[in-house]
Amino acid sequence: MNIGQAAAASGVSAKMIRYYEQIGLIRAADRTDSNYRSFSTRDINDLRFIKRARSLGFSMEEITNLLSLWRDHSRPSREVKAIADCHVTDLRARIAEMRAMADALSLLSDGCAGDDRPDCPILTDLAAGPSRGQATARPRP
Amino acid sequence: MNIGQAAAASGVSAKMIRYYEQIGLIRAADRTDSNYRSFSTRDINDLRFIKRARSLGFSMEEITNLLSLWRDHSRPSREVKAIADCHVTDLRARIAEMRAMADALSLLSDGCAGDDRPDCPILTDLAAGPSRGQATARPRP
DNA sequence: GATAGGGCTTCCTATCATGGGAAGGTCAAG
DNA sequence: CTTGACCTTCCCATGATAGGAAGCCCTATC
Repeated sequence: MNIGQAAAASGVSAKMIRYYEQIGLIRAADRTDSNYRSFSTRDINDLRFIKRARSLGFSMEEITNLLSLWRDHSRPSREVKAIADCHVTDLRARIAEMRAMADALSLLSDGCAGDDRPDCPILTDLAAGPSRGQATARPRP
Repeated sequence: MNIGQAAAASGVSAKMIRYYEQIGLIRAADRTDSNYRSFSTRDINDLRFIKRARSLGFSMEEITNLLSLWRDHSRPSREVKAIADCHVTDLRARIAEMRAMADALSLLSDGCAGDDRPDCPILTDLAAGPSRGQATARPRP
């Protein structure tokens, strides 16, 4: 299986497969005589694992840990659960933060006529400067 | 007011002030004879505006638009409201996505004993490959 | 067997917002 | 005049992903 087929089979782009190999997330794939990467079904499984974990929002660092736990068949499930729970906590915190932002903005928007007149509480609020104790912005997608 | 004082007064780091100037988000600050940047209270207001907008999760692109609307005192509030509402919609969509992730993970975690035994539904699920119709991952903070 | 096309390889670049740091100029207090 | 805190510019790094260029390889068709 060459990299294109592996990409199709796993849902991970060829670019990303090379990247994962480069950063050591997956082991370096075997090579054919002509230097093409050659993937086994085991490799595909790893890629699918990664793909699924990414879709659940795990960071590459968390995935690194999960992968090594996955490969270690005698690991205690406690460790895996710890990573997952930590991630859930993190997700919920970010959700709460974003909800606070959305609610604050909705409120401002409700107060804005949204017509031809220039008066706008949204801009007024933004101009008021950093509000006390407000959630700090997080980088966006 | 030099850049350090401007940073303290606005809550935006000196690094970021230079960056905002570089990308044209704010106009280039005046310079003293010794080439130091010199900020007026008006500049500080702009920076505070940006800071507050960032804390509400607006992207730099949105902020660019909001800033120009803010400076245009005859703009219709409709335009501002449109940007804000669009942002709220976007936020709520991302919230829903993240909640789906968190819920899915919580469910898996609940099924995991979290003890010394290696059996773990979390890893089993991840190994099952990309699930059908699952929300796709978004980059993280 | 030659040739065309598509796939593979590596390497470089960019994104977006932010921070770190080096090298060198400037200012204010002692 | 020295010292230390500040300013300047310039370069590099992050994380995950994508785009592209140059060149090699494989397969199918003529």
